[in-house]
Amino acid sequence: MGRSPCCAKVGLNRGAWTAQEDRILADYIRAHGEGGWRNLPKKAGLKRCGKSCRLRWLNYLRPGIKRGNITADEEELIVRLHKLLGNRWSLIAGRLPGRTDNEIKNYWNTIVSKKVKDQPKPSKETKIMKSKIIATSQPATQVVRTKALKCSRVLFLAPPQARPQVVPQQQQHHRPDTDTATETDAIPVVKNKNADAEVPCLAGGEDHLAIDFDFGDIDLVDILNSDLPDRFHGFDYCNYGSYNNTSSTCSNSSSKQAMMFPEEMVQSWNFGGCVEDQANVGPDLQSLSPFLDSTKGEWLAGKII
DNA sequence: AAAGAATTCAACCGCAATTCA
DNA sequence: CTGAATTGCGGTTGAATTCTT
Repeated sequence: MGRSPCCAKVGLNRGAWTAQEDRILADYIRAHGEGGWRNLPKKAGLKRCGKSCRLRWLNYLRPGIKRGNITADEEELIVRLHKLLGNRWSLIAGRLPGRTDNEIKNYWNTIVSKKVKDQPKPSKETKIMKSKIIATSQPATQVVRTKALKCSRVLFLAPPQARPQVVPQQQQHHRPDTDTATETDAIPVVKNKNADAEVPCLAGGEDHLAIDFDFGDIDLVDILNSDLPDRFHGFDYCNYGSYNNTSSTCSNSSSKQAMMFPEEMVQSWNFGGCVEDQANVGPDLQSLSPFLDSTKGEWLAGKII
């Protein structure tokens, strides 16, 4: 047996929506609000399934929807976001006010992917030049994972040359928002579940860049465990955090924990994001452009190596 | 002008994730 | 805690439109 359909399709309209159907749907949602899609058609008097109503509202009737005429800037952003996020259309659309995931997806499949495909392959000279740049500059950017990631305020973990200190385990965690950690006691540690050994972790320091980050709904454990070498599996990675190296404080709690990484991992792995206040970004972080320019205040990158 | 090919994009589908009872 | 219901997402389809011959 297959899965039962989302709704009884008998007697329901399909295909293109009429102006009258649009009006009925829009009027109903304005009066009663969004949601309850399953029962909406019956209540509104529409011969459509709830799923169809939802799609129509979200993609076409919702106020503020932009249609067509995607600008060069928007296209550039789409290309860059797609490079980072893959086919996460809803996430990409979230970066483009008024655009829907369906439109972005269609645009990509019809216009952009074609352009990308038609682009001439880089010449030998270009390849050599690129490899020189990579060899002599800050981390080459290569997105390895495209899982949906977002957060409100993000900076980078410490680059290798500005690694965090190794800290003793007995130093305790702090709760964010409630505790005011001091320079001496606010260093987080993480314990390897599989061994009692202390695990070095990211901590405040003069140079490193892990400042005031908030990973929102990132499933960092998933990210790390999926991409990391086996030896790093099983750590108690935490996925929410807040550091502030300018005031030498950091904090964590069970619900919003500090981000902690084994030193060995931090040496070779960086996690990207973007910058809320670029004025405070140091030269190391700035070198990680282009991820940091047009996406102010929003999470962008996955793992950057 | 007509026919066929190519393109576009709104809508559908199935599945996964989330919420609810 | 569990299963059902609901919502959200990405892939795909196919009718309508545009382009080419």
